Amino acid sequence: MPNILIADDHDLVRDTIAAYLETVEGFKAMTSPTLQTALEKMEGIDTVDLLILDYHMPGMNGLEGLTQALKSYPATKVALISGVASREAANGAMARGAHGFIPKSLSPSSLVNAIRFILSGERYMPFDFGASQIAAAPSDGGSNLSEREMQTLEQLCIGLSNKEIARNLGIQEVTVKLHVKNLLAKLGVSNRTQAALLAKERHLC
Amino acid sequence: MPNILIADDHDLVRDTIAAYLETVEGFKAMTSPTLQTALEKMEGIDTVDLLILDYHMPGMNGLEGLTQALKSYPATKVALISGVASREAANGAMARGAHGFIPKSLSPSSLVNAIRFILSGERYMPFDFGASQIAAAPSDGGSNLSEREMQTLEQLCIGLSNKEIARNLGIQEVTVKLHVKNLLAKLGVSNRTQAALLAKERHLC
DNA sequence: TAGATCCCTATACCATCGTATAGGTCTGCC
DNA sequence: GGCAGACCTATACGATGGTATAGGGATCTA
Repeated sequence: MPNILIADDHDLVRDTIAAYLETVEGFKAMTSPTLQTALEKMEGIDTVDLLILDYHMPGMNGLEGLTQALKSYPATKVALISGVASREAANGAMARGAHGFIPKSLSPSSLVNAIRFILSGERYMPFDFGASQIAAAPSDGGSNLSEREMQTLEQLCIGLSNKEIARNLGIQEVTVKLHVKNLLAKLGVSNRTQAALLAKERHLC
Repeated sequence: MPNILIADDHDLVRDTIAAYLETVEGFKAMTSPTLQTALEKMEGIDTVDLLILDYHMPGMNGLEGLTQALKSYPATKVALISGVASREAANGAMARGAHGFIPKSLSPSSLVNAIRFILSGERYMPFDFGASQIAAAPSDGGSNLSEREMQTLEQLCIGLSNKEIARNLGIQEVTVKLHVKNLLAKLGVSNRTQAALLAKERHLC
């Protein structure tokens, strides 16, 4: 029975996840409210197979906490969990050696799948982030594109049609057209090809 | 019991995967050797929950087959499976609406996990590709564009419309359309934006 | 409470793009 | 001469793209 330790400062979140895992799947789940207490708790336990760390939690200090956990317990897989996370954050975490990145928007059953994945040696990162909670992008360079416009631009940058973009973002095609029109104006170009070219040039995508 | 249809022209691969899924997991698995036969087979079946398409297979024509499958059966989830796949290929597939991208390097148990993921509504893409097999880009190296097609591509690369290109080259707009159509086919892309992006990437202009 | 901003949708219209079919001219080559 | 290939044009049609107008809802802030 795999040992899972969940560290999250939100009691509700932490304990319900733990309870769910324990009852539904038969995993053994433990909890801690901070990174420090989690690491301390691990000393007294034979093996923790998976450590799940909240991205925003006392002691995490960005991704320092992740690195610390990975270094302290090399045999334990470490995944991050976060409610407000950008793709960049996920990429950064994975690049630093995390075994998984779990958005809190994930359904319980998918969470179980993700955990199974990680425990079996795979590394898990969701393809999309539910589009509901995207952390403020750091960039913006000069042009003040809104979040959705930025996402639209990214898809546009690989030559997708409005229809395809709509499907990927989970919105209607008309809405994509709106975003496209607005971003064309903001970028000062007159069609999508020019927008894609300009975005590539400015490394906006 | 979820219906899974596997389309792959390699008999061994296709049938062993199907057999594995059927026996180990109790899924109902069917097979087809080509995209066309797969689509035909789906007509006679109530619901296929997941369609797994080999990336390189008769009738796929790059990602056209994927698009075709998605369009023909919107209720069916479609995943690609590939033995030689780059991250770009995976990204492209996912961007075009695939519900999953499965490298053949995946372990059988992970494959099952991936399928569970997809069936539960998530989209699955592996984090890493084992770094063993990076596909050669479908580049046709020299890309045998004719003189006029090359000139058209150059104009297209700065985001000009057909009308503007026609004026610059001193020909009719219809003729430009012809050149554009032909160069899209030769470059293996599906619209002018992709052509411009690809041309920039390969320094064709 | 009232703006401001962003996001989503709807309907409609026109422009542009991409495809299909069917011709024509020219050049170079067997 | 016949053939192939590149180039040009024409008509037509469906798909896609971009604009305009007009809403509704959510969030944040003054």
